[in-house]
Amino acid sequence: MKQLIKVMKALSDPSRVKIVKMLQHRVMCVCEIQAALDLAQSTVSKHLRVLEDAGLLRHEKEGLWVNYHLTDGSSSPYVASLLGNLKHWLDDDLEIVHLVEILPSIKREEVCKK
Amino acid sequence: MKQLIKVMKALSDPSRVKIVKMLQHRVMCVCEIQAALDLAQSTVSKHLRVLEDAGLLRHEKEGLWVNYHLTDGSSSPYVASLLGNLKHWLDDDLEIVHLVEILPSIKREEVCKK
DNA sequence: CATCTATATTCTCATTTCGTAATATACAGA
DNA sequence: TCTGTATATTACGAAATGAGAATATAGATG
Repeated sequence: MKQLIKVMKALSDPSRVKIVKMLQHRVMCVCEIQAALDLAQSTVSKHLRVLEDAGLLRHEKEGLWVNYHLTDGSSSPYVASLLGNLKHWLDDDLEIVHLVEILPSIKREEVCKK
Repeated sequence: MKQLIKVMKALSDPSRVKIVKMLQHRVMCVCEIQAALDLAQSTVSKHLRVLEDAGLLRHEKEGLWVNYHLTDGSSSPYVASLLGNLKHWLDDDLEIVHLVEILPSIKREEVCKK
């Protein structure tokens, strides 16, 4: 039960759902996600932690960057099902469509280093 | 997006998930659910409202009683998928197993009227 | 080592959420 | 109509949540 609730809570926030939808298209680092969602860096960092704790994401370091990507869902059946559903859910949501559209223009080399 | 978030939030609370799991077995009135979960009546009433607003439940009046039952999921693909998943999810959760076990012993004629 | 830079953590505040008690409403039966 | 019962609503407190600013950390580079 606790595990299920954790996954459901993780996916109960629009920003976190947006992160999942973006990561369906490619691996992203924190500052790229921050740029896409226009949130404070600490806010993004915390959202990523919630998603990772639920088993939805994993991260790998690449120099100074930390790359986040979706898991294969092997951590639990809840994660597997929901990640599966989210592959098509919201694909025609206007906000998501827009996010996916601007995704190619968000590059870490340009977005970070201010 | 708003619709999805509403469904996810509705299923992000253990008490509400328990209600869904019980209603998989039979229709229940508010006081029966209250007895099963050992919560204040107002608390149960509010949980039921959240679940119904999300499209997961519906209610019908029967005299003084109000019977709550699961929907067929036609309100949205999110509801359909999640109600489908919840048909088997948590079936071996100890707390849920116990709830389902005591379910037959909870009868409105005995449980209400204090 | 000194200094950037990307990210994580901590602090604080506003909002939401969950719970209860108290009250209101709806309706059945005497 | 009066009473009792089941449920909904309201009021309110405690705890969780989401946001940003400020700070800490880790690692790359000069």
